Amino acid sequence: MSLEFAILGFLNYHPYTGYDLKKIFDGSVRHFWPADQSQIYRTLANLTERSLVQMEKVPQEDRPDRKVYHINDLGRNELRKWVAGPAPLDEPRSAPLIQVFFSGMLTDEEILQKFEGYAEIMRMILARYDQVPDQLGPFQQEITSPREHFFWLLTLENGLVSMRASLAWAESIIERIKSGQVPQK
Amino acid sequence: MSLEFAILGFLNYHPYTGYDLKKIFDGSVRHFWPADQSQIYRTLANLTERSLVQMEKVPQEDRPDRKVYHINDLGRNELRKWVAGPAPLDEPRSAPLIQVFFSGMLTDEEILQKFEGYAEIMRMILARYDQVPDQLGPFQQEITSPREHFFWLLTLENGLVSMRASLAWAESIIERIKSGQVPQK
DNA sequence: TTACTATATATGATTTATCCTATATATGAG
DNA sequence: CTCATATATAGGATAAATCATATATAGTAA
Repeated sequence: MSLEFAILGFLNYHPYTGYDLKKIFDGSVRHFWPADQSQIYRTLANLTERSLVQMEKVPQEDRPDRKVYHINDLGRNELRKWVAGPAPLDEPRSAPLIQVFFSGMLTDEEILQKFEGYAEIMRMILARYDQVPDQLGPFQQEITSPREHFFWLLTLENGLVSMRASLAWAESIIERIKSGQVPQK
Repeated sequence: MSLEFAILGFLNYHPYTGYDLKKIFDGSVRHFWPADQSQIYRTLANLTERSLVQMEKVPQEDRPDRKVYHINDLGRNELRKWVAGPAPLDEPRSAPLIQVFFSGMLTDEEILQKFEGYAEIMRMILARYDQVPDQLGPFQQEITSPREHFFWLLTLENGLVSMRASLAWAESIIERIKSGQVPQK
């Protein structure tokens, strides 16, 4: 479960609450790992039970009390072991490609519309990539090291090059459709 | 749930058993939708219960009886509606990118090894793409239409361009590491 | 006999994620 | 008052997937 390692990774920078972590995920890694609030809390509870982190309760006056989580040495060792380890098996599924696969049953007009829709979504996603650096928010405090910044940018870069390749693919298909290169029914 | 639509899509070509479908998935769409046998059977049962398909039992002598599933008009309409519909929300997660994100904690040697490992895996995946056409097997009978073939090739093309982009990304990082462009700890 | 293959059909137990709901403190706007 | 925001914490119900197990028919090889 990679969420647990992402959480450990962030706690290795600084102790955080579940609420902090949600904001940090949204600001730094959402482009390749969106984190659900429920899952964050569940994972923190699980990490605590397995003694990879410690929870410190911090009373507040005008707001609910905070539960700040601290990584410990065991957690740190597990994190390092995983980060240094082999690439996790990664077999992503793409539901849009199932649609593409069975597109032959549609009219050429419908297919053209479909690919124009895909291309539009991809452009929006690419535009979102441009905004990621502006949304770091609280995590900006942690990426002060040029080294951390470098690796974070690499994840952005990967998203960008993949999405650009997919957009070029979609645009090329749109051209092929328009120039009548799709075999007829 | 896209598996259900992939199954309906294949049944729209021809009635199949669960066992057939598993082989067909492995031969045609595994590169973007690997299908688990358990899930296939569960999904077929679900589709049957929802009256989108009908099941016909076919006795055999030297082998266990077959359960052949037929799509009906309701199933066909649902399929077409989905295929023509908007792109399903697609937020894939990449566990390897979490490793990349926290790589700064490793030594440069470890990082180099890691990226060389990623690049190797990507090359293997690209090599696998070259083999997909040879593995169509029973599904070859269905893609007789140039149109169906065209859309199937588009899914391969998408996988290829994305994976090539990611490999180029990994190789460029390897070069950057070797030429000392990674900020120090 | 075991181990492997093939043809065929499943189900169990578990995990992760989603989307909903809930609780509490506070503020502001209609 | 309701709805929205913010700070904070959760849990419920459900779905999909994984990996294991199981059943049955058959065959081959060691």
